[in-house]
Amino acid sequence: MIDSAEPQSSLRRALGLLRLVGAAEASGIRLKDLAEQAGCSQPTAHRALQDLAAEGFVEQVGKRYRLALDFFVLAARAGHADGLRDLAKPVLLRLSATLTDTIFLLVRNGYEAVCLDRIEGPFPIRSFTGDIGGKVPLGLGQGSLAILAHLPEPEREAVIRFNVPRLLDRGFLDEAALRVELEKARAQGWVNLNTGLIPGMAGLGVPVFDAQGRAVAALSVGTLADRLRPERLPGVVAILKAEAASLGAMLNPFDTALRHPSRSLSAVA
Amino acid sequence: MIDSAEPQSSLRRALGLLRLVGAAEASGIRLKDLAEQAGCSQPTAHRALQDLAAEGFVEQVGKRYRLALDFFVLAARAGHADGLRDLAKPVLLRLSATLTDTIFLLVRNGYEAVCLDRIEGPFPIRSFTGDIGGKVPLGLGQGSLAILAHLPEPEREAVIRFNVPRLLDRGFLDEAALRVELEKARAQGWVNLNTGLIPGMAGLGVPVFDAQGRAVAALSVGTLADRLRPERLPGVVAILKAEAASLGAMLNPFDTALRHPSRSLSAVA
DNA sequence: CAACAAATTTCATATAACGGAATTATTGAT
DNA sequence: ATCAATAATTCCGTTATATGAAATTTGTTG
Repeated sequence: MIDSAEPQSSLRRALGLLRLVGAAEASGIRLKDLAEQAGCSQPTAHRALQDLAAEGFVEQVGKRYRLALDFFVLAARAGHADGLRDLAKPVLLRLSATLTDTIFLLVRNGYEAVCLDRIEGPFPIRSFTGDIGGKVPLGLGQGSLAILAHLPEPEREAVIRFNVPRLLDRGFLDEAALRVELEKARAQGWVNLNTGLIPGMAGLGVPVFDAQGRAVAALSVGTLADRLRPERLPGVVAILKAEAASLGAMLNPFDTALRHPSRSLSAVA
Repeated sequence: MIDSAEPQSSLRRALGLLRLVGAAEASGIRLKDLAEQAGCSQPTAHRALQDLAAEGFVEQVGKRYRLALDFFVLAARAGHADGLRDLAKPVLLRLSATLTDTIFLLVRNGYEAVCLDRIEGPFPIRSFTGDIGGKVPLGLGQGSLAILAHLPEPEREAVIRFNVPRLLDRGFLDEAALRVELEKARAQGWVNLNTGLIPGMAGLGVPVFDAQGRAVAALSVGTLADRLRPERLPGVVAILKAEAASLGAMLNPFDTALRHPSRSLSAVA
């Protein structure tokens, strides 16, 4: 699949290759296929990969390229995104200890929600975002929906327009159903969809507002549906909302608005 | 600080810039300083940063550049390298539930051990590797030592030669003491050093062998020294070893040998 | 508001990135 | 084992684009 908007600089090209390498799973990807998918010649891809490898971003195992562990390390050593993860760590730990369920921290990034951190509960949870670093379109999943619901109107509409087709692709809500859920979410201030990934599992998400009152993140829990029945649910909601508020209060005034809309799109395509 | 080995390609230069951006804390770094540290002109740095930003790897907040979420998202995939992290997840969850202590998954990467995953226990643990993505020289810390001890002889010797100075630098074991520990580790098949980072804390590590019988990873627990006293310790060892065996059995035959030794070295310097 | 410093743009030049073609290595089939 | 066939890598003449000096704009500070 060749992108229509060809990057003109060698750097853009190389970063595109890096992305493709990342998209290939653990088994890695061959030079030939990389070149083809990136729409560049094989020698070009080869040279770029050599440089990428020399800098420790990719590694070559056999004839396949994959992301190098050093890359992972590099990101880990780097100052975390905006410190949100560090700020949120105690919050997540508290929630995890209190609720003994799996806790997620999502942040908004353009048209997506990204799982910034997650603390595992006693049972394995499969969420739409998957593990740390996973992405979902805004609107899919409880935390993601919570963020979307509390975005300022025009932005929300822009995201909806953009995401509805993608949500449909993933067999999720159509626009009407989505709007109903958003309305409900906005009214009650939290999201509790039963539309889990696995029957019997359920989740609950609340938005986190920054100093400007923007919904920049969400906290959510994923657990057995049994554990979110009417007698326990209100308590969990209260606890989550309290922690979300305390996290919001710690946020420094930084803009986390739409940033790379075009890229976000193609990254999902 | 200007590197002596100037990368000749624009890509290498740009990746160097990316690295520098990563090295800067969350507050970001100014173009001027980037250009200076990278040893290139300001316009050059500027153009590279524009491209990096367009691809979503860095973001510009005010006049400072810092790593953007897309970078972290991509890097998170690097951890899945050979799928070990996914394979190990249930193992870690089980261990965490059974032992209610902090559990670590370390993998070997050249002369280092990297913390691939970690599940938090009830008390905060400070480990040598720190959080997920952290690195330590092989030989420092229980899990790291467990890996080193079970490496094939020639490789082990190479690593020891390489790492001893670094271990000394960090005020750890000298070569003689290290060899004693390695011998003990190899004899009993697990590591239980009291040389914790914090008095009163202790840890225990066991190696994970791949299909070829190579020590590619380690599982370890970090907890209060009290919780590893003679009456509980053997049980914990047994559980850890059992899980390490089951994890090892799941490993697909992939070579995780020395890969970027030079890079590993400079990354630590 | 002036004076400065940093960011960004412009531009002519040189470089190093490009792809086609040739070469070498690897893989698969007989 | 030998021989295709396919992919990786190297060569090389051409050209695109990356480059730094200098100019321009922006915004910061006294």
